[in-house]
Amino acid sequence: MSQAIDPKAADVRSQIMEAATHLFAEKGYGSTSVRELVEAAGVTKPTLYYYFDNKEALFLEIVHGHIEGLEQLVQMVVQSPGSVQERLRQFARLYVSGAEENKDAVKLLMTVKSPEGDQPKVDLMSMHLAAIQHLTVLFEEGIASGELRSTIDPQASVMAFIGTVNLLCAACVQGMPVTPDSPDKAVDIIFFGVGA
Amino acid sequence: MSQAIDPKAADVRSQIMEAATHLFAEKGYGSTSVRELVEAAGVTKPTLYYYFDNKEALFLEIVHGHIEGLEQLVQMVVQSPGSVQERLRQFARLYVSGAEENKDAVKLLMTVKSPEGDQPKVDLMSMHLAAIQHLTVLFEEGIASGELRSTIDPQASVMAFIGTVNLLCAACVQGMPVTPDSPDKAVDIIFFGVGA
Amino acid sequence: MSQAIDPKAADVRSQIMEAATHLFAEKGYGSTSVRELVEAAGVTKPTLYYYFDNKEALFLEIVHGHIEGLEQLVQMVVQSPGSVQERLRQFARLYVSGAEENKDAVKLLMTVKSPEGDQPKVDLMSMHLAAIQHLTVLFEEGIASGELRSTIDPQASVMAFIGTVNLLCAACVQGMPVTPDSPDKAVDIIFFGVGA
Amino acid sequence: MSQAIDPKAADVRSQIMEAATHLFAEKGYGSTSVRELVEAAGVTKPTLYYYFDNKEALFLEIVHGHIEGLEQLVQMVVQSPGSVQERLRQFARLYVSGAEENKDAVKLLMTVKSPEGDQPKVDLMSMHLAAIQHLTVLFEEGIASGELRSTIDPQASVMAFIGTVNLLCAACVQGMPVTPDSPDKAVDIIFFGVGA
DNA sequence: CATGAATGAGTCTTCATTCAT
DNA sequence: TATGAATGAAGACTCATTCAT
Repeated sequence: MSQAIDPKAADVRSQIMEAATHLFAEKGYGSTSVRELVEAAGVTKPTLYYYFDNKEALFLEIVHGHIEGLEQLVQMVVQSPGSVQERLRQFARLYVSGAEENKDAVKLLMTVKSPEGDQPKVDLMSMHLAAIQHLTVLFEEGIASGELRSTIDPQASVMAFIGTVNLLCAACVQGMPVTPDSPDKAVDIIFFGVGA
Repeated sequence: MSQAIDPKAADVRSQIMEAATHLFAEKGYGSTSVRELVEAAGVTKPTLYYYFDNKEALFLEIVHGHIEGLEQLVQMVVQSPGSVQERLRQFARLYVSGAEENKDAVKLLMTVKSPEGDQPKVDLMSMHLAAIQHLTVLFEEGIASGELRSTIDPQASVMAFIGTVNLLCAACVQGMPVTPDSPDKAVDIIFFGVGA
Repeated sequence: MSQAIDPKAADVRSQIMEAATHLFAEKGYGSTSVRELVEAAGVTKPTLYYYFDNKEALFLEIVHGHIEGLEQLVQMVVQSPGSVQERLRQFARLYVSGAEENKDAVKLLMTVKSPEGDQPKVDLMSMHLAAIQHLTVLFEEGIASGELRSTIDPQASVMAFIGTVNLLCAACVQGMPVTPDSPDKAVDIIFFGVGA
Repeated sequence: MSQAIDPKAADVRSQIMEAATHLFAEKGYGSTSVRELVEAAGVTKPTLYYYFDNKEALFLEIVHGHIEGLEQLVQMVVQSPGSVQERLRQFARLYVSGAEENKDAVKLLMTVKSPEGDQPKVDLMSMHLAAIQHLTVLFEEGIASGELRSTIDPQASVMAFIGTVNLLCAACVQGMPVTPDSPDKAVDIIFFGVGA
């Protein structure tokens, strides 16, 4: 009928993915049944299986999408100009605000951290390692430029930084109050320490 | 007839709990079947149901046990003497070493953070809040005594501290190398910052 | 492709209901397992659950069907023309012959009378009350028209009539010999009494 | 310790039987679990199995006790002096009042009428037949003495009588109002008919 | 592109019963 | 006499997946 791409078909796919993102985030992979998925998406089971090989493929496609987004965020920050402090500050802000806007994605990735048996083994660790490596480079740059103390362990510093903003995101997602300056406070602490 | 306590009979419960701890940690609550649990524990299904009301009660008993252990650790550290720095250092060491010795427990509590639908809603957040409050007191003490900067936000500091050691534990549990001085490095960063 | 309705596919539901009627009648609700039901119907368990919400819904659908049939019988008789005696006679005949032709249904309704805990509480009593009320009207008509003694209690008469034909059905269903004139004899007794 | 029969032991037995009577009546044989029985009786499972061979034996002992009571009632009435009408009247009164006082027993026997698969096949039919035969004799006596019409079928008359009082009992047990003169009304109808 | 219908294997839980003590 | 602990078998129900259409 039309030479244009059928907008309906594309919609069905994203419809399914949206519903699945929400459900996987809320209930976890193993505890979300295909029946629930199709009911939430308003389609039938064979339709889901038409667009996705199986439950696992659907899950992985969603997760990988979000992981890529995160990787891009990391790379963008690392490659952007400015002092290390400014870049970390920007990263923390974007990271936390992104989490606030997209709580489902955060929850989803949190469930992935603790794989549950049948849940497809998402290689989240490798992503983490990649992110850590990228940020490590950033910290090493900072040390070389004298912006950071030369006595710190870059890797340990990265872990502290990531751990801090991660917990911030987790808290935010789980309903605890997170004020807009929370990311800045976090970076301040990592940067200047709490000691007198 | 014998005066010695029969270790076999009395320990069926613990056998089950041990096996369950491991399986729940490895596969998550929803993806661990009762069949697997009883096979791992070397008992039959009715035996498990003799000792525990149901799968959920077994899970909760295990989780609550570990949570109590953590709460005690927090309180012990808060109430122990010494400078804030020393106490945080001790906490970080005990926390990480405890995680290393008991990886199952850490994994288990990590799965609890992201409840999966049917998984019993452990009120882990309230425990977190309690821990945060206790440690906040510690930081406030430090500010009052002049050991910590007066410009820091106690709560944000606590979050940074917990987030950092948490990620350390997570890394350790997931097989990443954690050297014995990692907790100290983490505390150093939180205390003195990474800035020059 | 064919214009004839495919009797096989459309009748899986009825197949299940038939088998279930027989089994429920023979063994009662609580003692008929879903496994038995599906084996008798020649389907698999999920197929049964595809057509019925659960065992209880299947049971209720069957029972309510038969109850409706009975209600229709009562109403038909009440509203048909003729003397009270003729109408009761017709009712007794139809009631007993219906029981003979459909012993399963009778047995089924008999099990419903004495609900067994988990058995869904069929509101058979309300149906009984409805039937009693309808027939009571019939008796009151008879009294008004002078066909029945004015000294009788209509409700007690209805109970005697129903009790009598009920026992006739029960006997018939349980294998005791019921001759074709049994309903007539029953009506005669109710009508003319046994006294000299 | 004592030459007398241990009153405690006898009590435990009757305790179990009482609880069982109530539960079997309320929920039916197949739907009453041994766990429920022992909990209601306040004993442990092995204790129950000490006094009764198994669930079925317990059930049968209870049922047979009540059946014997009924048989005695029938025989007593048949063998007592007086007119047939008086004896039937007495039977109906005792039958209904007995049912009112002991609703559990009635419910229990009603569940037996419709055996449910695993439920022990109580030979209730033979009891019914026995009762019918006994009462048939009574009716035949009445015919011979001229108290009853010679044109009636004794067996059909018995069925009408039993059916009527049975339904009265059923109604009473299920909460419908039964006035004290209901048995008399029933007998009147059977005796004098409803016809003008 | 979409569906109604079907499935084998699995889920958690409870059953009546019986040991050793 | 009485029991805490244990069991094999079965209970109702749901899973992810796939036909034929």
